[in-house]
Amino acid sequence: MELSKNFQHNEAEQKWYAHWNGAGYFKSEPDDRPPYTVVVPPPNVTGVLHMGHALNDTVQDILIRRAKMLGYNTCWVPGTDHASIATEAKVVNMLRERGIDKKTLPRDEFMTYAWEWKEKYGGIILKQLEKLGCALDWERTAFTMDEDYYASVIRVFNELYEKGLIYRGVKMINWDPKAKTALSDEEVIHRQTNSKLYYVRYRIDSETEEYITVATVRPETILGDTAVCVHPEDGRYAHLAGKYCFVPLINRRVPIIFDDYIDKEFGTGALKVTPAHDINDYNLGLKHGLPVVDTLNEDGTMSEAAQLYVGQDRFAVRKKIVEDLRDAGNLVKEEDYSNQVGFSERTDVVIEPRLSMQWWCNMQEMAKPALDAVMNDEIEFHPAKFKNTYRHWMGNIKDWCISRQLWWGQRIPAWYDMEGGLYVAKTSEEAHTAYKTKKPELAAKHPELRQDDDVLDTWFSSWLWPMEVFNWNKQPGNKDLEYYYPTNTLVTAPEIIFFWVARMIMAGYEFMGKKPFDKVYFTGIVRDKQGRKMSKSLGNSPDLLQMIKDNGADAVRFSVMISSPAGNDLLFDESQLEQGRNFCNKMWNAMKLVKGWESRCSDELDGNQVRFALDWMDARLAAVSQEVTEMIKEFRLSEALKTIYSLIWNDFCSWYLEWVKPGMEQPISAHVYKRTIAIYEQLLQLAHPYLPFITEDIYHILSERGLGDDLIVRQLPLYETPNAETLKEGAMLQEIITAVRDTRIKNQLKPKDTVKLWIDTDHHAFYEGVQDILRRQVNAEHIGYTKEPKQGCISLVVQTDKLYIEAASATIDTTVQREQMEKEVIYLKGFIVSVDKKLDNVKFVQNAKPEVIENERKKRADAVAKIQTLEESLSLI
RNA sequence: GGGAGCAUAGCUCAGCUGGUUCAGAGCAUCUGCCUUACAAGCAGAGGGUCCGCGGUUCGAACCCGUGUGCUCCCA
Repeated sequence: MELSKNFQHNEAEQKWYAHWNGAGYFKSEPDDRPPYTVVVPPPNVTGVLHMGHALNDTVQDILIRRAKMLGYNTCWVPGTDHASIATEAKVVNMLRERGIDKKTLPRDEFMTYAWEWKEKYGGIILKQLEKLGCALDWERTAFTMDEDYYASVIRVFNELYEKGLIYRGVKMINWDPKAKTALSDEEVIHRQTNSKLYYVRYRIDSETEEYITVATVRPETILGDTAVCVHPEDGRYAHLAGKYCFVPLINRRVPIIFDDYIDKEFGTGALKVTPAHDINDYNLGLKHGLPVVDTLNEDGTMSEAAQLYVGQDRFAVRKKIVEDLRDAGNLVKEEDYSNQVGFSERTDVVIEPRLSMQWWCNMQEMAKPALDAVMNDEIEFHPAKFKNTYRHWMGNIKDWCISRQLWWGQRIPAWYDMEGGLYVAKTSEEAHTAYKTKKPELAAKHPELRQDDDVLDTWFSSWLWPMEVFNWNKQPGNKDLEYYYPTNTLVTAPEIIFFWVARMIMAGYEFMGKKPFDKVYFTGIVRDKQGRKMSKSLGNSPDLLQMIKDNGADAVRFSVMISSPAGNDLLFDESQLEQGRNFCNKMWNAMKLVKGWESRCSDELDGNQVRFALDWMDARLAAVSQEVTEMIKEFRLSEALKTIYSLIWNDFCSWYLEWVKPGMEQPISAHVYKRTIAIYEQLLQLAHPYLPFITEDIYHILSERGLGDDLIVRQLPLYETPNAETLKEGAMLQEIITAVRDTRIKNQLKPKDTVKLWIDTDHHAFYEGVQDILRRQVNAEHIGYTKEPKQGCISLVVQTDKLYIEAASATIDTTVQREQMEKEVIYLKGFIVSVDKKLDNVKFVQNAKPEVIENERKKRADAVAKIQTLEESLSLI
């Protein structure tokens, strides 16, 4: 077979993904093996794959593939959430393009369109996960609006309502004027914003012309003012007790009230009070019995109650009212001001605090076991620092606003009779039955009930994800649920620790009586080179699919993982793709080299002269495998990748392959060839979870494989403890080779110039074993031993061995050698002084551990021996 | 305002329980090589006030205090 120059990623990706999927490697059914379960954080059904997913899903895929190779029955469940706000917006747009106005549609017709949209576009993001290589069990694909899932959400609502944890009430909520719905506190993003602080004077209702000046960043809310408030101990305003003032422009007469809530230092110390449009003002209003004037419509325009600017947008009005206040002489001054402003997580418009009737879920009770579970590590958080964040939130948990003024979602299962009587039930029928029982007379006259128009927050469905993907509601205790639940690891972004993680934990204990997962691994946030979070609005997010197409999924996975230290943010730079691409190229070329030996194998060669290379590589494999196992256990995935990268590139390619490589056109020992293949296979196994495609591809090129012999399912071998002596000797050999090469370069020896190498050593056996390797690595035509200094040679010292390089063409520069050796002697002498300081210190000898002292003595002895060797060499130069 | 975290080479980060010749890795840089797997490469090299100050200790990148700068979360 003719091998291409480079790895052809596009072909290989298609081929192997289809092969794995077709062979059923992604599929999981309960069996005798231990399970390893991961549920994917369901991406928004309207979404496309971005860098955040690439990181998150690559991590999960690594865990899943690694678990497969360790003998677990792995189950990775894919799916999407219905994302009410985002999807509804998409559907409304689609309808607008078709010339249909949502307002003119009945609800069920709208839902038909919504499902049409979902069927058409809802699967895009899942398809994209395939491109990344994700080993998901597609037959288990779940969706939070599936019929059974829907039913489970309704059931949960009913149960919590019966427990008294869900209730209906009027409160100040976060209103999204674009989506025209309430949001939970978690869906509001606070951002530091440059605003203006306007100072506006209100005329006091008195004989003389007198004013009180307030400071506000939201002058348009003046129209809803129902009081002005000052601090009771503020001398400036004491005389205004019991007085009234007039709201400018509309001349509403409002009282001046006193409350120690006021910050005397802020602005003028006087606050305009708008109970309808600020949570603090609302509370003040409750306390002082103020009327509420709601001056805004649901779309953010001014309402009739505002009297002025009716129907105009709040921000346009802000500009106009400033002008009008100025014209009326009521604007005292304006200054720049920086404050926190709430934005909608979904639509990015400025949130309006608004009073409104909503459904609420009391979280206090559910929070208790959920908090304990994390604090006592029944559920492990990685990195553990997020335990603090979690505790803080859970300890101050507020009621959750769960209703949304939308249609796409689970409709709130509450029905009303014409007297306003409320019936919460699982179905319309049950609600009607309850109605008839409770109010038979009314029911007889007016049998119809009206169902609540609103739907539930999307998170109110996704908090059931780990249990409901295994069909908890319909078949409680089914064998999937028993086998896969609790899931093993949840991988997610710290951004949704409250939205989702905390709520899943609560739901798990509340409804299953069991935690939803053993461990949570929080990845970092993907940022650009400048450290900015990647986002659509900034446009700094690269096109992931294009990137995969251009560089290969493996290179993308590599670049994402290599720069992603555990729990820290990831600064992604497209130049990192190069490293991933180069690494793939390196592995491909190593395969080409090894593959090229296949036809040159000879059974007659025993390969004894490179036996050391084989033993050493085996030892390195065993040592690194253990390291990698530990790292992955601790979620140090980036470090594990670096370790594997270095093992393959440095140990295997740069050292091992060069050590065993036969000369040009020379045969290779069949034994060495077989061992090399076996070693390469094990390297591929280590790398596979990170780079699934190229590893599988190379695995199949290295040897003919039987049916079912695929890398993805090949079990990792158990390694014995590596031979420490072999590892040490390997390091020594490398040190010698590097030292000789360095010396050659410093003496202007060309790579092609051969030399003779003479060695003065006590470690004969070691040099005998590596002699052939050493000879080829430093381009020596001969290696000999000596007990005497060799005249006319370049001398160097490696540890306590003296080496002499005899070169015909060398112009020996003794000053360079001398300087180098002298420098080292000086360093070593200084080193001995510092060691002696310790050893002469009585307190050190008394307090330090015996092995530490022993070590210091050894360090000193080694240094003394080395100095002696160096000085002997120096005396001869 | 409350809470959490970070600061080590030009960049991104390791450095675990204070003690290996401890100041490391990768990338980037410099020098020499078109050596039959790979120039997307090979060989070699240089590069640091471990943020400042103080303390604990025989011993501090590591522990404590403090200052400075930055990031994130919550209100």
